[in-house]
Amino acid sequence: MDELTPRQSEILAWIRARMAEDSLPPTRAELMRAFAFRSPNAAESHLRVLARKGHILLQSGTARGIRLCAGEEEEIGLPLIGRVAAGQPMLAEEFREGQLPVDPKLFSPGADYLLRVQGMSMRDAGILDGDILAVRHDASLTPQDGQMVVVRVNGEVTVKRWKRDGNQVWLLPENPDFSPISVDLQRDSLTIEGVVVGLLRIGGKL
Amino acid sequence: MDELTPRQSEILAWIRARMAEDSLPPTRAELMRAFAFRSPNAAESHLRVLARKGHILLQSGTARGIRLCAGEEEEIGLPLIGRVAAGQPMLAEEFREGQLPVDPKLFSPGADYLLRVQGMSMRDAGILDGDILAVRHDASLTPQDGQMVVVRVNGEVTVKRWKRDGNQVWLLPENPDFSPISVDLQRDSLTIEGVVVGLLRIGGKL
DNA sequence: AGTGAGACTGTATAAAAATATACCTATTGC
DNA sequence: GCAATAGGTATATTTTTATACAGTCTCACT
Repeated sequence: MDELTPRQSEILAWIRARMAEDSLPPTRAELMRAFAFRSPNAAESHLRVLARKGHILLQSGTARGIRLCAGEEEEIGLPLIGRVAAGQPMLAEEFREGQLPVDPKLFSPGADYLLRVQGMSMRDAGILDGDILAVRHDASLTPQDGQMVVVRVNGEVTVKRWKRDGNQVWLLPENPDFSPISVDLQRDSLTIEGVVVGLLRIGGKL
Repeated sequence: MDELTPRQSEILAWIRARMAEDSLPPTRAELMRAFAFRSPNAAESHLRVLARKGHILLQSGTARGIRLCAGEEEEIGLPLIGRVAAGQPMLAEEFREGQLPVDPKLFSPGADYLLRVQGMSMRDAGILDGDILAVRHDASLTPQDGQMVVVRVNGEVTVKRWKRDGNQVWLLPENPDFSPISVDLQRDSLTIEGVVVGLLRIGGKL
């Protein structure tokens, strides 16, 4: 069971989440859509690496022939991601605060991971510091205007409301104390880390 | 959920077994081989019957797109209570909006039921109309000042922050548009229906 | 400066799987 | 007797999937 690169563990985590959600392993094409690869071969080669390193098992010639190796499949629930360092992939082991027994299917569309909110920029949408968001990671899901998204702007992860106008994207806070962030898709780097599909508040200040 | 013919339940049983065994739903061809059909269509039509009778769900156009729709599924999770009529017990069947697959142990202390919030009286605590509260119903649990509670005052169910001063109880909203409710324990009838231990927001306005 | 791993893009292609259509044969229940 | 239904054969056709091959680009080593 070799070490994985951050990207590889991100992909493995997504496969786990997806299998927990609908008990069907993904196809290459589904992986490709989720990570916005432009070629199914990117998915294929990642799968091969994961198989070579002993994390999954590939049944050749069978549709969806992906199986998690023993020891990996007892991960029930969803990973809770805490403070994410700039530039690092979301689902890397280092940022995992834990695993919560939450059914991905509770949300629609199903959630892929949980993210702990930092700060009060979405206060007026009823999202407070310390709240936990359920997030769907799927690159093929283009955000609708007004939808809440988890995005990465120049490395920094943030939760905002999405509004797009051509090449101009506005990331709108829900708190008058904060200013909207303007992003020019041609100049700035913007990655969509998922759309918010649910909210969970446990313990803390209820 | 219609009755199955012996042959059909034989096939359903086989599908169940196969999915339990290697967690991959079978293809039409695999079914055909297992039952020595001479055409994949025999499998196809059986699957259609099983789908029509509500035992499985077919995702059209997807390889291995067969999902069991757990017929005799155990009541897992917690009941979601909707609009409660004045004077009626909380957990009466009539007010049950559904059952959500939420692990009671996700919250601490564990939750006993879920309650759909109506109105905006707790807006500034990040609880919006339509949100779902996880509630612990435990008569031995006396609310602490400042804790959020589900109470019934003269028949009406409401969610507020608790503050007690001798025989005087204040039910405090978290929204300046609403006024605190004053309750005299000697004059008014007040029942504690539980303390709020968590919040869940799914779908709707995220 | 050269090398190799990692993370892809882009283009094909064959195999696997889903699905449509046509037709056949027993029962079962009027 | 006859329609409706379950269970089946046989043969396409279309879509999905898996997978091969040839590159590009970047970054960490040495």
